[in-house]
Amino acid sequence: MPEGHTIHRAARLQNKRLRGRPVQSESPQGRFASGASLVDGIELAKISANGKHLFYEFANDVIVHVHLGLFGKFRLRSLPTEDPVSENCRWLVTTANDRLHLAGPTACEVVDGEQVDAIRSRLGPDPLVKRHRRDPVETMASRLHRRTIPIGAAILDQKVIAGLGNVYRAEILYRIGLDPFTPAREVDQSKLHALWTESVRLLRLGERSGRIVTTDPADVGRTRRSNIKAQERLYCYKRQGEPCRRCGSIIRTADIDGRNIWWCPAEQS
DNA sequence: GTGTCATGCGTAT
DNA sequence: TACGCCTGACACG
Repeated sequence: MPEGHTIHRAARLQNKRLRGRPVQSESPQGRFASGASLVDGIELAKISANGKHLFYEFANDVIVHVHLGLFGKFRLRSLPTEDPVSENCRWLVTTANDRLHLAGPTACEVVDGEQVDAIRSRLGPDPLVKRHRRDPVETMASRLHRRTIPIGAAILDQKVIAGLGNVYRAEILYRIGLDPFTPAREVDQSKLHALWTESVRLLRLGERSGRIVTTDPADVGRTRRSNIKAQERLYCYKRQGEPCRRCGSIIRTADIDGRNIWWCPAEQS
């Protein structure tokens, strides 16, 4: 489930267990064999997350860049473990106590500092990063300026805001009451501000819980967030034909830029 | 077993 | 706009 919350959560949990320890590094599948060997036996100094990107910094200054793409998955296990190493395991990182198993990533590669800077510089503000050089809302506004693409396409552009994926895009636009087809340049400052604050709130929740929950308990007949059932976690995503949880209008779906979006035609207008 | 789709993104046309 | 990459879950026959 790799949107930004998944990546930041992975960095946090992996730092807790792997950071500061020498690792055994290998590529059972073979496709990352030369990179993996560069850090075999080396201390993992720090893992950092930006948007949907992860950077593994080792004590010998080698940096490994990982991007999960659509299919990538981590499995972090305490040792000993019964969990098998799959034959498509791209990178296997083992310490005395733990084992990190990575399969299916879009990117798993050794990069230098300049490449890290290049990746970071093409990312917009990340709702899960605390400090920003510029006001994040201003940065978003400047990157949407005069663009006629629908806001539903714009917020998947990682240069505009880093870390949102297809679930959060539908859910956040619902929560701020914005029609996904609104041209980006017509979105006013107050909506952009709401977009940012809802992104921060929802991604933080997702980072802590490991799942995407965007519904308010009251909208699904619950009194506490912890009582929300799996079927009740979202307002729009993949709910085409079902009634809106707030107004009962039928949730619609359409294609924006080759990806499906879902929205409530009444709440978002 | 086969086909389809998916929480992503870069490159080519 | 289409395709390629990477994998797994599920529907269907």
